[in-house]
Amino acid sequence: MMQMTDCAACPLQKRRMFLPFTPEEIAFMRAFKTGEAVVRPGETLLAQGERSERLYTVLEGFATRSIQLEDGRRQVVNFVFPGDFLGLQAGIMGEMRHSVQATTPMRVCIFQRSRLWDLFRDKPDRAYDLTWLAAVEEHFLGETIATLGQRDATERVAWALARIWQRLSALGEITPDGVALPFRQHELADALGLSKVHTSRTVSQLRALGLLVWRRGRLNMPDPARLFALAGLPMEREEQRPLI
Amino acid sequence: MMQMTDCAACPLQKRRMFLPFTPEEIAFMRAFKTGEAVVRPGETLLAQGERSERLYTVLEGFATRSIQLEDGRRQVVNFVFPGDFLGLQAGIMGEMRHSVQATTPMRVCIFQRSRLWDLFRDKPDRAYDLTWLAAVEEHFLGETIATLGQRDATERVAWALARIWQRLSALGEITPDGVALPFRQHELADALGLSKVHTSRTVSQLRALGLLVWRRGRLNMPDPARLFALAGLPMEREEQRPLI
DNA sequence: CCTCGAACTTAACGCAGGTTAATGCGGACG
DNA sequence: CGTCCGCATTAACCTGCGTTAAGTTCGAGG
Repeated sequence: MMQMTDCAACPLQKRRMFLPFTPEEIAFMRAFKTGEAVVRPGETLLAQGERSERLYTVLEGFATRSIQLEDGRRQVVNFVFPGDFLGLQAGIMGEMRHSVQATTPMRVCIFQRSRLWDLFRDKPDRAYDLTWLAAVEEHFLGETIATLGQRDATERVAWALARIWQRLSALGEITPDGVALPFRQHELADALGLSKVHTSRTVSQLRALGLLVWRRGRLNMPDPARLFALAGLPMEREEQRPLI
Repeated sequence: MMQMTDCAACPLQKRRMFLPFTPEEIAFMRAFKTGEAVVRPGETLLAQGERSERLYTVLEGFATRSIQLEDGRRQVVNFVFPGDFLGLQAGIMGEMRHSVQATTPMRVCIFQRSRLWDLFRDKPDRAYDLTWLAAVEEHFLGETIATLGQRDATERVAWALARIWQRLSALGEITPDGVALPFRQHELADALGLSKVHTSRTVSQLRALGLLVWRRGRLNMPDPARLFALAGLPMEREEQRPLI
């Protein structure tokens, strides 16, 4: 165990996409939090099949949630960003059905699964927030299903980049020359059900259309409105979300 | 409003896939439930974009949850079975992001969205159950994403039919000549991201392999183990689930 | 018994995207 | 400054699935 940030000084609170903690919430979270961990790129934070005793909130860094099929094929279910809560599945259903793998260095808060029930019993508002997060997650998964089921490669890539852009932007990660993309084409491909080669072709095509600039881990969008339109997404700002 | 079944005599309780109510739960559910409705095939129970004040539990009958894209394409996100809880998205996020459409006659219990918070405040165990259901749902959506992203048409069809079979079987709907399938090929196709034509071809192929018999709304599986293997699914029985 | 329509089936053809493989490029390290 | 390696790109070829369109089959209603 390493030095642990106090919840009162939670770095996530500086990002305006998150609802501020009330003093009681800080007190509760302080007691709920049992540690902190650093994860290196490529490391597996939660493994499919594992019965993890731990739950996490991402403080910093990025990851993928992915499912491994029997024969080795891999599907990235979605991307993980700071503020995301991890491990609810194992926490509630007993066993993780997917893995979480860091794509950048990460820092995470640690909670104990055994205390999840206390949260429901003693802090209904926190439990409600947790369910809120689960409902939002469910919505995004539904959108992903619609994308994989109905959209062609161009639309898919546009959609994924638009969603990632939106999330990074809500986190305040945008600079004049765009954002640092924490994922590689390989992960995009696995998330969209496309081959790496075709993903590259498709990205090139979007580049040729002047819809994006993506080089060496930096992404920029010369004309966000057009890209969002192609992705079938409205351009609204994301709602603030609670933090567990 | 029509005549309303008392929760103490809830017909779902007869099905062994559901955890039995405790006496207090019955008392609570009785107060929580505000009505009952009958829905005809084809009717829309919840519409995408709507801010429904109502939540439902399915007592009888089947439905699809689907997302409509801007240009009219439709993706069936999943299938709805008796015991499923509907409307949590609108209940928690404010707006439905998908529609729920009956594919058979249905009967549903009605609850008020405004009282959802009471449930969290007063009945932490019920709130926990609700979150449990959400977590299981999330797991299935993840599996669907993996299927659409990685599996070919044959595997997809096998997967969908195996999952539906499993659920119907848990509901006790299996007879010696199989189950009554409440969905048509059209809906399967929309759920799997395949065209109707190719879905038909693929079903024929599975039929030719002796893996299934599906005629006029009845499905049978001569060799479930082989079909499940093809679908990449273990053949275990589903866990009992709570009922809201 | 006949007609009609919904659901499904079958066949022919074309294309989006998979696969394989060769090539380019920049960053890390000696 | 040169080599290596991981990642991205490009090209050539192939196939699974979409599309269109012409049947079937069966049940409902006259």
